[in-house]
Amino acid sequence: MVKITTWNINSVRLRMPIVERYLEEHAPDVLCLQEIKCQEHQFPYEAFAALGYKHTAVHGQKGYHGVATVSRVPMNEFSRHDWQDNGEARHVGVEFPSLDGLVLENVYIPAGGDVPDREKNMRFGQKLDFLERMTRWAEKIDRPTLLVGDFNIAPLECDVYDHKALLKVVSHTPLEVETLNLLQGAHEWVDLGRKHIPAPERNYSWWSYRTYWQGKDRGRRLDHMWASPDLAAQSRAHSIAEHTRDWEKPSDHVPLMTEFDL
DNA sequence: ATGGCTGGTAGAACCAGA
Repeated sequence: MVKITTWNINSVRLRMPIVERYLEEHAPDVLCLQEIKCQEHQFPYEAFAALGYKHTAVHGQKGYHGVATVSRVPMNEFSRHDWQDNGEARHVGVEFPSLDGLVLENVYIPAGGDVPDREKNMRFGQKLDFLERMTRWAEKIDRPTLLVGDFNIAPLECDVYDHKALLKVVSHTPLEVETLNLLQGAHEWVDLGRKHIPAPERNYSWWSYRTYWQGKDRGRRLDHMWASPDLAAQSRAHSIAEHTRDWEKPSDHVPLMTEFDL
């Protein structure tokens, strides 16, 4: 059994106390982080090694974005895609020789800015272009692959607290959902969140810092784990560590974990 | 009714997140 987690950590250096708490409580074999917000030489390698996570693949940059995969199981980093072609650190790919060559792709899809119109907001266009380039990439995948991360899109009506109110809000617009669906179709990815927690069951992974205190559960499902069909058949359990949102100095995202029979 | 927040880089107020 192998446990794999994905978590947008919103600054790994600031968040190490709760990362350690999560690792001790849930003991994943592999942890994929997004928004580490540091350069590679600033990454807390020693703290992870002390907890048994000696294998690392870190793709960082100064101040923003950045992803990292840390593991107890040996792995090889083999790719870093720049699907915006602008130098931002938003992807790292690894493979696990001891797990039948499993491929794990860790991605931080751009948020896309405020205005859902590429003519008025360049970042929205970059988000769509990023997804389209990922789709071209996914069409060529020929190995069992797990694609995880912060996708910054809540695709289903039940993936947000108020579908109608969010139709014009970046992360839930029909154009983003349609573009994400093309990516999903390109490899027939299985959405593990919905395999294990079928729609329309509540299944959020993110709550804004600005409104969380109101206690109105204004969540969205922005974080995802997608598996190749054959790999998806080996997933045995999936959970969302929602309680971490109430920990001290939390991330605005919570971790997703899937266990595989590998 | 998204923003009343948060983090990084600055070395004060910006940008960015979503």
